[in-house]
Amino acid sequence: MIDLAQLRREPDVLKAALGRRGISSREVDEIVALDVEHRRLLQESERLRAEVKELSRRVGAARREKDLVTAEELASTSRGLGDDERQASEATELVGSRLRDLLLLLPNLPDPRVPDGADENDNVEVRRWWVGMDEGAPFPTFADHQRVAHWDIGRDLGILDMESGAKLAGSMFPLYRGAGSRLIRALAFFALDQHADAYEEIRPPSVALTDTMMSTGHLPKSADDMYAIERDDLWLIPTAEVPLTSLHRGEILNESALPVRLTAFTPCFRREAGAAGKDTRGLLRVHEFDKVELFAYCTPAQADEAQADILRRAEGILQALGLTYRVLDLCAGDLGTASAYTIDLEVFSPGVDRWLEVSSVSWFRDFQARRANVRYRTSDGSTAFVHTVNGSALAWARIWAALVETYRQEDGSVRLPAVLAPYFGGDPVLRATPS
RNA sequence: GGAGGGAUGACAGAGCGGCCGAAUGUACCGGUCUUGAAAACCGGCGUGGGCUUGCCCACCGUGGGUUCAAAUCCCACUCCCUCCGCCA
Repeated sequence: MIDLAQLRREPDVLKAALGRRGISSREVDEIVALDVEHRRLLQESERLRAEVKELSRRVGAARREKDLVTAEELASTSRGLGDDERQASEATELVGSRLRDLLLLLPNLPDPRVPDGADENDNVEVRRWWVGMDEGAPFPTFADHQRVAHWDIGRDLGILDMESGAKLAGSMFPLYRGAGSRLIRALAFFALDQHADAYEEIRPPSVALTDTMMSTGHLPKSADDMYAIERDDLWLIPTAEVPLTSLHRGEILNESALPVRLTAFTPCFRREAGAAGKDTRGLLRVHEFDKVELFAYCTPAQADEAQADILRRAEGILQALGLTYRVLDLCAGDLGTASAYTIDLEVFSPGVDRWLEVSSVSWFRDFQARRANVRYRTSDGSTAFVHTVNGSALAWARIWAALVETYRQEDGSVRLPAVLAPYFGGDPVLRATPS
């Protein structure tokens, strides 16, 4: 949620910033007008309320002095005022809730660093990385044996069974088996071990209340992208960002405790409602995938470094796995609702010949903290909203795809990078099992 | 799923219709004293919102209701604790 005080103070700055994301200035004007009206009504109802309270005090005083006639007169006056007050506060609440609704739908202000642009085609590629790049090796060319799609590799080796997944839960729910399943586990354990030095490991619930979903900005705007369990008012989490952002909801943290860094390995559920039929083969786009998330609550001054640390760690995993990837600076039009500045990581998957998004590292300024009401006490004793940053490190389904394609050998087996060996209890080689 | 008990400020814990935003203790911050610390003493100490910056309003788990007036009475819900049942 953006700051209403800032909206009053400098509406033109907000219009310009939101305009970059395609929000018309009319929408902002409507909110400003509602705010003015809301405060006018608030003053009126509070004035009436104060009067009722004052009269009630005098009723009490009169009755103590056994002046029952005066007491009844005052009570009668107050009764009338009470009706007015009720009406006034109902009107205030009506305008107030309309104002809140609009405010909740308004996206965050893009940071000045964010490049202009309308959609993903305008994202700016910052750099690429590949094995040997630092020693001057050219961008890799991939051999024919690497140019096989992961769904074919998965079928041939018996490690990915999309048909069974579909049988159990419908299409786009993958089922990994054998070494394929172990690979997901290995990746998650490897990453968690990498982050254990600075991030507290959390295993949150995989479902969240509506309030919890509100805090990150996923609701009310993106309800159609989420799985809902209506009878229990629960939602399947689309990312661990949701529970982690709400972990300290409604709390005031000590400045000395910041940054609070958290990591979590959870399943992520996405309906992908608008994506029917588009890039949906194999693991390109799935309804459920596992992900290790990095997250931090921090002060505004710590935010840049907190975001940089997450990006560094996400890249570190990609480099340790020897995967080719690129770094994108998301343009204003492609920014997530809550984000002020986002860097995406895309891994190159040679078998499908595509860049696949595997991480999104975002700084939310105080947008989420305002919704979740997470503050910190500064050294001078005042309170301020924390900043939140998060990023995946990483989303494993697409990493799984890029790994088996990149490391497919001429004989059809997959020889995974040595860093995973400890998690495989030996040579991380995936071979077809004779059936 | 059934029965009972509870939810008040950072914590403990009073209040159970009328200057109660809330006693008291602890913690915390400032001061006096002290070579320094401790102790003692004095003072301060919740969060948001509105506007004429001094005042007003809201908040005692959440949402409704009763009343001139609700932390206090009534109803519903949520969470926690104890016991029983069921159970990975």
